[in-house]
Amino acid sequence: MSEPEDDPLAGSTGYALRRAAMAMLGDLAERLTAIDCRISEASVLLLIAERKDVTATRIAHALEIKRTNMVPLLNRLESRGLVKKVPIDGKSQAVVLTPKGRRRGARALTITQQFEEDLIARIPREHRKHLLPALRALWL
Amino acid sequence: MSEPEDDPLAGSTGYALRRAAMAMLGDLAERLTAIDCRISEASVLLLIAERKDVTATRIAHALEIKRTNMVPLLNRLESRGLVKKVPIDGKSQAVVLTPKGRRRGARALTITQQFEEDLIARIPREHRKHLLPALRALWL
DNA sequence: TATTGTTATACTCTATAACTATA
DNA sequence: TATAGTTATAGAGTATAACAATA
Repeated sequence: MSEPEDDPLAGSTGYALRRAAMAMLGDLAERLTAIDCRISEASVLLLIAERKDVTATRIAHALEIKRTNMVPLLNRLESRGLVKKVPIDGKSQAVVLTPKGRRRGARALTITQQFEEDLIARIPREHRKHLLPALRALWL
Repeated sequence: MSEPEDDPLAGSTGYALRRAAMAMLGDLAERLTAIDCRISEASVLLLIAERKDVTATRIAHALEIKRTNMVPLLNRLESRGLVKKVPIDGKSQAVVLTPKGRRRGARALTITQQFEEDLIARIPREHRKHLLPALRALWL
């Protein structure tokens, strides 16, 4: 598409970070259309598959999504029969996978693992092991 | 905020890439409020400062923004007196900085250079030189 | 009083389709 | 016919304020 030398911002790490993230998210989003899931939806399926009695608030915290934005997200998953809400007490409710949700979550895992593998394969070998720790230093 | 061991996605490079980019963009956006600019607006100021006779289409291509989305972006810059449009021929028009736009662009450059410096300083020294080439391999 | 879940709302970024005018 | 600019519109993510019900 755009040649690097055409772009005075190409030498910027911040700019490269944004571009790489955008390209990566576009690729992943496209792969997830195979299971009719958005990235945020697949993230929830993967997250609650490994946990028990997870409330919407805990999911929101783990994925750094605002509590308020969990509502339409979970409603979409619930209306498609992928998750259901189970009361914990009068105030809290656990979000749990339905059998259909577990199958969908398993497919999401397959897709994201292949995606991750392909992503890493694109990184030149000598830089490969440095990327994750560098990114985590920027994020945490 | 969120502890890594709380998060089963923390081992994923794709996930870390998204999180790092989000954190970085949030930081930069906040710094740019000092000159009342969005990231996309500052990018345009920086881009056209170094070029002559740049059309909206060329800016869109260089920044990988859809042509159609340049319209409100440039309108905002124009209504604040930072850029103006100069006809090239009956069909094309150059987007050029006004004197006020040049001053704003200079401040944008100062902010983004300091930002870049701070960003790189956060990366552990042994990973530092690997980040940019790794990101560019993912993006290009 | 603090927390959980919710509604309403708005802003930003991104995206497609379709139109006008000019090269 | 292809390109430059534009309009209208929609989807997705993110954000704040405010409220009800419960711990």
